Amino acid sequence: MSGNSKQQIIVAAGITFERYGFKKTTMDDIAYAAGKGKSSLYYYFKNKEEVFEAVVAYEAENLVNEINTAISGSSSAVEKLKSYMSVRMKRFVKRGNLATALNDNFLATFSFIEKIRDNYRGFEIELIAGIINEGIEKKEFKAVNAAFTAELILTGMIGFEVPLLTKSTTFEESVAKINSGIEMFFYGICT
Amino acid sequence: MSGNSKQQIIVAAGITFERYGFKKTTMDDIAYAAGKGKSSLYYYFKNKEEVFEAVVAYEAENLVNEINTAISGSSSAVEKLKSYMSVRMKRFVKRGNLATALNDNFLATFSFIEKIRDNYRGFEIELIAGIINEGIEKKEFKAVNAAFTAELILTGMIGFEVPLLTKSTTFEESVAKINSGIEMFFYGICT
DNA sequence: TACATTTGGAACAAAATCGTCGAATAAAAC
DNA sequence: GTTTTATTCGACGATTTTGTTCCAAATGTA
Repeated sequence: MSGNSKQQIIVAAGITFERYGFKKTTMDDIAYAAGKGKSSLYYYFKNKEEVFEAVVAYEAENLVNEINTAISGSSSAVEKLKSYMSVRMKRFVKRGNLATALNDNFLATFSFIEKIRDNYRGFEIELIAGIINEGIEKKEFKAVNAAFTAELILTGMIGFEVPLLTKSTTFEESVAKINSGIEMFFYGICT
Repeated sequence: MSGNSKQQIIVAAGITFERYGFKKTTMDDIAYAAGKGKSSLYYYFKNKEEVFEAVVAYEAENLVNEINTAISGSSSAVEKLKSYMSVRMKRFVKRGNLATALNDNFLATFSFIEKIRDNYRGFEIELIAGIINEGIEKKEFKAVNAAFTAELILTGMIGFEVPLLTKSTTFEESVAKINSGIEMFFYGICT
């Protein structure tokens, strides 16, 4: 059963990467956390970067589910967009792999981060644009260009992440900033 | 001013040790966090272990102040003892240097940990015994042997720490366990 | 200027780490 | 039962990292 062991490794690696960051995590650490020998990792992954890539992909998938759950709870487009942004940004701050990846100078240059980001971006743009269109129909939002506005919001969120990551604040402070930041986002777009 | 730079290093080292643990923290990490060159550390400390020792000593001192503040807030002996135990155990779980030191097999053998622990133990025994005596005078506690009971309580607390550290629980869960554990402590001793 | 204190760049031996290889073991297929 | 395939692990070499030392430069001080 390749699926089981591989999954085990990905989960163990996720915990370890989150704790120590990419650079400080050794293949031995991951193997130990997964309860396997180091060289077994190389049966499933080519190298450390590939393990990290798998972890990030796995967590991105989880994030999608979390977002869908959060969205399904609310009926108005405003609430949907708010809960989407809240989940998305809190998750970004708390679960540290993507955060670490961007924070770490060592990883900033890694091209696969950009790749994953780009892949994921498409999904996000579509999601946001869909909500905006719904909001326009319901007259909650102005009649803007949905796709363009979605790009704008996503860009804004990403831009907003940077000071949250570079400034070393507590999680609670970050959440407070996120919430007030999200509120600000809606002043310009609501009818 | 030797004091300033040395203090800077101790604080920076404390943050870094807390984050990565003793083994994963490099002298470069500490130097970078302190804004100094790596070899400058060796002007103040003989080696990495000595830096760690200084950090632990500094944090122990801080803990004493924190405990004194917590105690001074309450008037009854029961409350004093409760707040002492609460501060002491929460601090132990949260601020991770001592915890890491005990958790990490690599450090378990280090004798200076035992040394610091022993030094600190005297202070704690005295403090607890003082509160117990006060409680006895005020008829809050039974007329027990204060010194012996203090030993008992301290031993119990240390024993209680172990499952909190080995089991990987969240901080909130730990706090809940600590609080219910502390409550349990008082059923046998109160009048 | 003379002296003590403090810093950091360069160097190096020892340790850690990544990734490979081949053998051992378990599972599956025949 | 034998052959084939999937999976794990110990040991190893090449390379990088890390702890520590040494010394010259910088900075403060009288």
